[in-house]
Amino acid sequence: MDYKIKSRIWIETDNKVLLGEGRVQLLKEIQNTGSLSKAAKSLGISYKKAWHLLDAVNKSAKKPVTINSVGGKNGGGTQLTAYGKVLVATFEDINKNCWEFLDQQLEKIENL
Amino acid sequence: MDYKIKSRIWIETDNKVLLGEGRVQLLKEIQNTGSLSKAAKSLGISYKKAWHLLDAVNKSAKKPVTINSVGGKNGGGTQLTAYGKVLVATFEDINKNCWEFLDQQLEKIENL
DNA sequence: TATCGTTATATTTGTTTATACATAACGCAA
DNA sequence: TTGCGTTATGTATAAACAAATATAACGATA
Repeated sequence: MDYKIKSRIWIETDNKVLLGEGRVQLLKEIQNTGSLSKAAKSLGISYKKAWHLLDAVNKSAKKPVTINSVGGKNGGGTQLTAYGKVLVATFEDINKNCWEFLDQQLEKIENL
Repeated sequence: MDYKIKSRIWIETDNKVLLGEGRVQLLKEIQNTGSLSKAAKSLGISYKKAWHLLDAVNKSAKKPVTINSVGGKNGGGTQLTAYGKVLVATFEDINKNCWEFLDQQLEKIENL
């Protein structure tokens, strides 16, 4: 059979979403580019949407996830904090483990 | 810390969604009530939405998941097939296992 | 044949969500 | 001081999605 099992996971704190797959993707692209606007462009989403996502992350998190600077040499930019990097890495680790776990569970469906 | 990890899983076949949490909930309520319209009312969704969900399930599945009859003694009704019942039970089993797995993975976040 | 509760489906309305556009502030550098 | 690319934010438009309404067909039963 050609069944596939898919999942989306996210982490909440105080009934607010802290991290989901979209937010993690955005944070990774910020890490790559050093800029929120470039990250948004690279992901094909509007700057405004990206800004709201990042704003929500930083408002939910107990420690800052990014440092945003405005003005200056290259106009400014956005950098991940050490805490932000660890969060991203841990989320991706959990997500990957979840996929593996589910792929193994999928046998139950295939054997119907 | 008060972190929570949440998830949604679904099963696809041939790039179409076969089963997700909403569809399984609907199927369970059909099983309880014997009727699509009663199931929709009980879940607080419109009959049309429920009908489209069920239609999508039966179109994706390789064997019928429900038997729908129209007219007759009580106007008709909808019953789960044996295959449908097994699908529902297996999905819920996998979902429960997934939650337990993720709760255990959550420690990684709590220990940052 | 008329009634009833259901499945099945189209059309319209409304609500939420995403996009597009526009503008201001910032701070370095030429 | 002017220009530049960025962050930050508001407002208006568009698109996607959900809900409400309406109607037809069906088949046992009275």
